[in-house]
Amino acid sequence: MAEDTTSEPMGNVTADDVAAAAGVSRWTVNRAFKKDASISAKSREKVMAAAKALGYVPDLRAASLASDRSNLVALLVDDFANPHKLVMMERLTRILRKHGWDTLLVNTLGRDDANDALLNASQRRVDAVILIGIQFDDEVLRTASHARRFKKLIIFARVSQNPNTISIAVDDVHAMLEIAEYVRTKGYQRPMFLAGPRTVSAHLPRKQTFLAYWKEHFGSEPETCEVEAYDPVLAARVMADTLKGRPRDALPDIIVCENDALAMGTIDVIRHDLGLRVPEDIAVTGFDDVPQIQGPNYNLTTYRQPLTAMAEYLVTVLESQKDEDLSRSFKGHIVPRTSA
Amino acid sequence: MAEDTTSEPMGNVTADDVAAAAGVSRWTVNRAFKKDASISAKSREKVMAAAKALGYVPDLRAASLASDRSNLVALLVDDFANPHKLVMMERLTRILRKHGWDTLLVNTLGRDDANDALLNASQRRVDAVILIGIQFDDEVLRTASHARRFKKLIIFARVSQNPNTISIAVDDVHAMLEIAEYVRTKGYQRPMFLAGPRTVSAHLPRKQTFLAYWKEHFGSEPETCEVEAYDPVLAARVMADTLKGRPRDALPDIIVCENDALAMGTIDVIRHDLGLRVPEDIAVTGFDDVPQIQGPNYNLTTYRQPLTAMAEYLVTVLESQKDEDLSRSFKGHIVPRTSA
DNA sequence: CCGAATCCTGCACGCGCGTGCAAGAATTAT
DNA sequence: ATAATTCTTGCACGCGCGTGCAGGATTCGG
Repeated sequence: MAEDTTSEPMGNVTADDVAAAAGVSRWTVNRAFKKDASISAKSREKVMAAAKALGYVPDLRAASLASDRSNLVALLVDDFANPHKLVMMERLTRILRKHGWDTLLVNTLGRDDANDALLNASQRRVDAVILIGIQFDDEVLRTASHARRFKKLIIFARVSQNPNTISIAVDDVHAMLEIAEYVRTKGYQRPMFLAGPRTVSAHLPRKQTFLAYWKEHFGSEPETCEVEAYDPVLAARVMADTLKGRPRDALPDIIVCENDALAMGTIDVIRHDLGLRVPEDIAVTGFDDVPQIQGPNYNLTTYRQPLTAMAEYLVTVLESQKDEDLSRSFKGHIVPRTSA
Repeated sequence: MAEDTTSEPMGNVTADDVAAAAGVSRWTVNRAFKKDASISAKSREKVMAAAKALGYVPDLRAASLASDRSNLVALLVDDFANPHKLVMMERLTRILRKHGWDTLLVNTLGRDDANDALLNASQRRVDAVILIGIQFDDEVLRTASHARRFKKLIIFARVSQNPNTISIAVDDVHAMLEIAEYVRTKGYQRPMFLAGPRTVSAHLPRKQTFLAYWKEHFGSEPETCEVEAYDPVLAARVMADTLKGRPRDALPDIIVCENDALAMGTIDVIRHDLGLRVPEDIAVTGFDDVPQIQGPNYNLTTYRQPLTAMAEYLVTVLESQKDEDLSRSFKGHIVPRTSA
């Protein structure tokens, strides 16, 4: 028989098997896999050798069941049209994994599906739910936190009024003031603000801050426009409808967009539908600094959130035992490019 | 006391609690939550009412532990720079969830991390591992499938020579023949092929098919170029280095890209570094039909994979008990736009 | 070399649910 | 009304590991 020398790991190898092979008890085997457990170097070595030979890895389901700690978080996303989501997912999963956390990705189909998605997460007994979608309005949040099925409910990259909810986000007011000031000092006169869907309390601060700033400095309220999703394609459609056919002097000289997704669609419309130039005819600003707008094509003036710091802080939140309010806001910085 | 009428679900509500409340045994409770279990409508109703009152949901960890079926898959991704990954993740998570499967998203940092990532998945005892990265070369796959820790190892949207591996992908040869024929009939003369990283057997068929087709029809081998990642930014850098400074007649008249990510960077270079027009001076084709290239800006001629059908088939693969080879290839279709 | 402090190791019990079977209840046929 | 079916329900046992403790092995000071 040309069998492998290593006995084949048919079926599940359990800690008991390893214990037998290593000549220790099962508990010693599990200790060998725990970070700072009290175990002698010799025992650990023996165990690890036996484990490798048998192809044993601890079963995290059983560990989680026994300890009531899963080291698993659910990431709820409902907004895949926004390229920024890809950046966030990459950053979050990378940093979470670095610290030993696994991520359950739940595609929340829409607002009506939010509860099902949360249910989904709770069935896996995740240690926390992280929301990076837009459709989670205050009502959904209230329902979710009321059910108390989650130890932690975290809103990432967005603020929320809801109690029982931890918000890790950039300071929208500070950020938008920086952008507004940039726009003003560059001498623009007729700005338009392009907002995303007005889900309750979502990114409302950005719009309000800009409008308030402008009114304070010029006494006039800028024109605004709204798109129902952070989707470049949809944004382009809306902007085409809004701007096409206007006489030159009825057009804004700068369009301040709530984020890059909207800005991309806007730039496309300015160039290809209106036949105008960016920024000479109409300038554009965004928010998020997604990779797509960093090239020579869009070259968008935008605002960068400190995503890595936010993700690292998220980990400390996950590991915190305290019951205090762990919400925190971060400051990013403007990234000037040629679009404005 | 202004307490809720519903007793508060402090701590974990277990099936026993529900059983007590509903006046049945624990097993009847669990049966009520099983799809087609033999249980009377009356009992189920009682159980469900009690469950809702107590806020009970079955614990999938325990269920998985007891049944050795987790209804969980791990999705390993290592290539977040490629916007197509966002599309795939959205489609896969949506369709998997529709059929009752949860998704563990594992960010595979690089080739050396592949084994750790797989380990990660195996600790959660997932029912299958789905690979949509590029760094999983044959060696990694062999190691993974040799360990036999996974019931199923699935390569999505890519072929693989490895046995013990299920590949669900588009037929690269057929696809590239379609593109090549399109290029030829449009009258292009000096094509260049832009390939991605040459991880073993990855998308090699596309390149080889195109080169073979061209040689067969014109007797000449087209120029080729290679980028180390499916990253528009990196592609732009490479193409700028390659094309800048060439006299007009030394430039290709069309650049056939292995996918859209490369094509986007290429178009940016043609326009902004070379100052030329697409498609008049140099045409471009892509692969994948990502949303970003559908607008008026890139308007890329590309190839669309039947992602939904592929994802649905993935589910049937997951649910299949058979041991036969479940690999299957799909045919997509070319999407002609203005870039070529 | 002895006693005390320190370090390791083994163990009973429980985490919440699935499996397969057997007994009980409800239904139908005779 | 009784027997034969079918439907419904309860249960012992196990899935693999964590917790806290107690006894044994080891080390150190004097």
